[in-house]
Amino acid sequence: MTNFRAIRGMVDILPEATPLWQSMETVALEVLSSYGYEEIRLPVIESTGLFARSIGEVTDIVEKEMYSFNDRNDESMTLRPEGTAGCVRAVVQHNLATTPRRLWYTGPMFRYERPQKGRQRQFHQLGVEAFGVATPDQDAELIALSRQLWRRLGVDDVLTLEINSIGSASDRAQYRAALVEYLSAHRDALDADSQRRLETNPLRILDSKDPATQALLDAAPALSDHLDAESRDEFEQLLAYLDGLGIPYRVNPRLVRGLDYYNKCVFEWTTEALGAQGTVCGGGRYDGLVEIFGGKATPAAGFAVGLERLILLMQALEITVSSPADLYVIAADEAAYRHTLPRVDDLRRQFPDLHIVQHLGGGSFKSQFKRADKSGAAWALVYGETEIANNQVTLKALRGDAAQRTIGDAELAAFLADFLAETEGA
RNA sequence: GUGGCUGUAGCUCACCAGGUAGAGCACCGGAUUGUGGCUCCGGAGGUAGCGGGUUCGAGACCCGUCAGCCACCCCA
Repeated sequence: MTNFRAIRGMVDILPEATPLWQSMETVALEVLSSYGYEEIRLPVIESTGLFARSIGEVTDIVEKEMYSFNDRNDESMTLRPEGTAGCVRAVVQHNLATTPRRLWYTGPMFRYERPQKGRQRQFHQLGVEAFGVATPDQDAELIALSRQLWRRLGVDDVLTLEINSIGSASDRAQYRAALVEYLSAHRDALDADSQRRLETNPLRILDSKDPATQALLDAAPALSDHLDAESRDEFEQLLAYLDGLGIPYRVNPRLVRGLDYYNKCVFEWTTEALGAQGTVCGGGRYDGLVEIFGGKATPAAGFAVGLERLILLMQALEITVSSPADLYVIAADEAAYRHTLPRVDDLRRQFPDLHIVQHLGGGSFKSQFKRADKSGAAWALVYGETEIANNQVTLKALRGDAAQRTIGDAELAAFLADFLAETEGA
């Protein structure tokens, strides 16, 4: 016998957690729909080159975190590490961005990293992408939508919006040169990782966690001083829109983000409640990406939500959801069981919203009632010899203290209708 | 990829100078003939992550490996 375990970093979402997931997904769908966003479903595998070109050749994701393999035709494939690249690919392939287009998708993403709290090798994201609008009203809408989602999920209070403008590619190129010049003069004062990043990805030094490096950055040139007028103006406008929406934010001049395709406005929603991986949502504008993929130049912006982190956050806030049974059907013996069959079947058709659990496997009344209790059902429907003989059913309250009663089959529907009305009112 | 901590019944953990394992919860059954939750009684369940070494003897010591957790890196 062999004992299999889930592959490292791949996590089973167990039945005790799925009700919370489902309620989160339901709320997300409602919010997205209410803003007019349409769902798109995308493959989990894409050509490796797609990610290398969009995310950036020298990013950690592409350099060391991708699940890549050659298929039988010897072409390099990759399990998607994020969703934007595939979404943009689909938009270009099907020419979806002829008019402004609002899209969302959800599903698993894969990154080969060492697992820790809030980080898995297979995790789930909700991605929201908007194509065709260059003005910051689009960025404002995306941020407003995300905030609406936090409110509806009850996590609004523990999330803060950090926001920045990283300007155009040429702004950043200029700034990068200035930053490298400044930091190179103080090379020895930098932490080891930042020294390495001086060559590979200098902008990422900005959000180093090393205190000495951060101190050094206080006197460093500021990215905001290198932005062109357009980026600056649009950022100001966006902040004004956020004020109008009543969304508090923290302008974080050192927020850069790791993927190459971002420009202008970038933002993150972060929390203190999750340990080191506090980013629940991150996004920004990526005006150049559609063109890179061979589409006609199309402005675009979007964000991604880490769903495991969102769930973790809800759990930390003790937000719980469960869906216990409503009815548990008990039958005395084989004959009684057969008697219940068509009746329970009818109930399910008449009351599709009721959770009706039929006892299986026989056993004494005692053991059946034990199961009924554990199911969380509000009522047990009992079919014994007497009930069957008289076309009746006994109702026993398992949660409240209502007295047990026996009613005719014909009265059951009315009883259940009342029960449903009550539980919906509660 | 780096570092720290951990790995004993389904879960949470204990035992032990190294002499082949226990508790609580959960589970199953019972406590007068068709009735759960409380209580009582009983039962089932572990080749102590895996491999190797030291030893007369290892779950306990050593090495390796795998996995989990947390942090770094990076990101959702």
